Amino acid sequence: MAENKDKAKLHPKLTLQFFTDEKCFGPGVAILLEKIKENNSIRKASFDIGMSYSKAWTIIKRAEKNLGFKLLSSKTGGVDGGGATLTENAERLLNSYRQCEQELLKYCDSKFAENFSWIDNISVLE
Amino acid sequence: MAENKDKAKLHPKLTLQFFTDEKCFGPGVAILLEKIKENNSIRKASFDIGMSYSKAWTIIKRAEKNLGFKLLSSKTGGVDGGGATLTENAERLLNSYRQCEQELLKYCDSKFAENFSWIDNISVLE
DNA sequence: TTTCGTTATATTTTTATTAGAATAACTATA
DNA sequence: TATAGTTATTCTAATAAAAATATAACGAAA
Repeated sequence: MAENKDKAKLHPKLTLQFFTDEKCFGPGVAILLEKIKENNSIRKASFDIGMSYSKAWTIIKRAEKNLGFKLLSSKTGGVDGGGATLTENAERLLNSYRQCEQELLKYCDSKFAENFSWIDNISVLE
Repeated sequence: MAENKDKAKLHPKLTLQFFTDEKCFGPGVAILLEKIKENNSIRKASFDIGMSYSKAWTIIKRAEKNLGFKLLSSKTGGVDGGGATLTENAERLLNSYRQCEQELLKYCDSKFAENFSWIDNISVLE
């Protein structure tokens, strides 16, 4: 019966993903690409995020397969071991994705405030 | 090099979820509530969806805890074993959720068409 | 030609999620 | 009072997802 004091308030979370037959692009790949752009390295990027290299590699591979174009142009070997950079298409995709997401988010927040503000006022389970 | 013939086209998928500290409401609970409304039974509803009763029960319980109000008013026993119906708050939540979702979806589709139509024209991996 | 740090890839191990089983409680009716 | 079919709850087993590991290849520079 005691009212919970410092409970996190209810808030919306919107996720934008792209599918073909399978999921192929979403927040995970997006942030990974951003980190790769930052580091010029899949390995450093995945480490940054706390994602295993194999998973990073897998989701990029899957994305490329389903999108039909390459996201990374990578080279291997050399003194620094190699590296990876985003293709133009990846940049374009990423930019569009983030922008689209942002607009949706804004729209979502206003809709949420409009339609669900009654919830926090409502009482009392058990 | 062979072009994939009948590949599913790329399309967006938008997911609206509600969180407090943890995820507490989303598409899963929504459809479950709709099925419960249809069947007046958690068991029948979960069977319909192909979800285990225990999971159905768990996600509803978690939702109620986090939302701060009850979603189901259920009775047990009797000739028919009992049943469950949606509370008014659940109805309200569900309606608002679906409406909000629909509006976002519409917005999303137009944004997608606007920003990502270039993708299908683009060529050719490996 | 050896070294280094990366990409690339497959395989194995670990973890998290989900389903399933088991059990108790409930109550209108036969 | 025995039955039936549900809710409610916990525990275990199966499955899926992710991480970790292992290897090979690469190529610039020492």
